[in-house]
Order: sequence, then structure tokens, then C-alpha cells
Amino acid sequence: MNVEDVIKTDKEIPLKSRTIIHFMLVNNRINETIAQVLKPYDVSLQQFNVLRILRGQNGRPANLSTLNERMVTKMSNTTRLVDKLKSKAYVDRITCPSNRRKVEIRITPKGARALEKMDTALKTAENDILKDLSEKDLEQLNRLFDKF
Amino acid sequence: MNVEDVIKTDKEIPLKSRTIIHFMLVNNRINETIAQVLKPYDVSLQQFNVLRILRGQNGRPANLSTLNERMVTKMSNTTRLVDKLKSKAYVDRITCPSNRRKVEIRITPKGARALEKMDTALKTAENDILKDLSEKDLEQLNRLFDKF
DNA sequence: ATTTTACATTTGTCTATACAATTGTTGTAA
DNA sequence: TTACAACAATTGTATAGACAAATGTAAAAT
Repeated sequence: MNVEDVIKTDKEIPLKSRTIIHFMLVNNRINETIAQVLKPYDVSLQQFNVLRILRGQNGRPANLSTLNERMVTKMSNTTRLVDKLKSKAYVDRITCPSNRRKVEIRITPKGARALEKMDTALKTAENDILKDLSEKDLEQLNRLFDKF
Repeated sequence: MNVEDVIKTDKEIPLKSRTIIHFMLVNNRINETIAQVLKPYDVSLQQFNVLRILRGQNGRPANLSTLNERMVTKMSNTTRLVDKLKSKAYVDRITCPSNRRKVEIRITPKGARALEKMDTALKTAENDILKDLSEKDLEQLNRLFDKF
């Protein structure tokens, strides 16, 4: 992926700017690929993410603020995100008995089954996106990302 | 930025997955920072991007498909993006005389002046985002991004 | 006990984006 | 010349997300 080709410019881009633009181009590619593989399951990346967090709870319920805390991309509106999952019967939501301000959200068996398939799909996407990167490349990338 | 801390998990994440998640976390940080510095000018990153492309035209007009081609993030709706810029008087739009299917879009002097200030703001954002990365780091990153 | 403050979620509103269908224009082939 | 295909942009519709305000509940202060 050559930056200058993609954005069709012939002039030299300063290294810092080039890095940011390059980053965004890669981001587009990642998003497109992941959106594509999740499409058959009719969930967005964010929704998938919430399902994964709920599974990680091992039966324990999560409330909205916990979800928000753990999401890769903090959302301003987790309520409606959970709504979507509920409408697909992938999650349950009840108000917390001990503190009625909170809600208890749990993944349903149906959600868990769907999630397993999504996992496979995502693994495929990851492999595709990263197919030209060696283990060493990946470690280097993670090391560099730590500096952000 | 430690991935495990941010998404609050204690279990080990496979390297590939970790890389993608790490990438997304960095992406959030970049987007937030850039959105922040552009906010005073009331333009989105996409709108800023269009203004830059128009400036790169050096007076020559651009039509919608050209813009679309050169944008970092291809959008499904460039018409409405240009609408927003027009409503701020940052661009002009006329139908192309030689081919009335096309439109000619130009940056206005007002747009050019605003853009100069935005440039400075973006430079600040870039410096902030990349403050802990050396020149060598940046080159390494660009090299790795080429593998995507 | 009553008021105030803080907490947790929900709702409203506006903007952004994806995707499909439509409109208007030009070029081309019968 | 007329029909048809291709092109360029616009519009419609549905969903996602940012941000602020509102609601309902619990805890703390007086």
C-alpha cells in the first residue's frame, strides 16, 4: 500500500503527516475487512465487541458502565447498542435487584452460539489483514503502538 | 498504552488479535486528538481533507469523482460533504459548462484562509500524537504499514 | 425526615455514513 | 433520429455515533 498512490499526489509528504495518513489508510482497510466478515451475522464491530465482553464475564452479568469501560472504542451510547443486541435475542437485560439504577446484561445461549461463529469469521479477517506480516513484524508493531 | 489495561482483561490475547486491537486503540486516540483540534473550525476531518485536495488543485476546479478518488477515506456521499463546506462558504460549486453532468468545485479565499489555520492546528495534533516516536520509529511504522 | 448530591441509564437531537434508487446528461449504436 | 447504455451527481432511507439534557434511584448532608 503506497500512500502517494492511494491519495494520488505527486508531492512529498512530511514524515509525520505521512505516518498519520498511512495509519488512516490501514485503518480503512481493517474496518472494511472486519465489517465484511461480520456482515452475515448482522452485527457491527462494536456489537461483536460487547458480546465478547459479556462472554468474558462467564455468566456474571455486566452493567452498562462496565461494558463502556471495557469496550475498545468507548461509545457515547451503549444503551442503544445493547438494544440492538437484545432485539436479536443475543443478550438479556434486567434491572439490577440490589441497585435499581443499574442493569444486568447477560449473553444468551443464542448469542453465545452466534458469537462462536463470529469468532471464526474474525479470525479469518485477522489472518487476511495480517497475511504479509511476520511474527517479528507484529511484535515490532505492538512495541511501536505502545509509544502512542 | 497497554492493551490489556485499556480493555481491562487479564487473559493473554493472541498476537494477531492483540495487534488489531492495539491498532484500533491508537486509532481512537488519533481521531479524538484530530477532531479536537479541528473542532474550533467546525469542520470534520473529512471536510478538512477535501479542502486540502482543493488547495492542491491550484485554482483548477475539482469535480466530485476526483475528490472521492483522492480522499483518504472514500465516502459514499461526497455531495453532502461538499454541501457542508459550501454552507460555510469555504467552497464554490458550479455545474461544469462543458459537461453538465459534472460539477466544478473550488476553494474560496475564505476557505483558503481557514485552511491555513487548520493546517497549523493539525500540525500541533500530529506532533502531540507522535511526540514519543523517533524519526526511526516513524520510518519503521511506515515500512510496516506498507505490508498491510 | 427532607433536601441535596451523585450515580446509572435513557432519551432527544443533530450529524455522519452506508447503500440503493433516481435524476439528468452525454455518447453511441441500430 | 431514436433508443439504449454509460456517466456523474443527487436524493432517500436506514443505521450509527456524539453530545447534552432528562429521568429515576441511592446515598449523604443538614
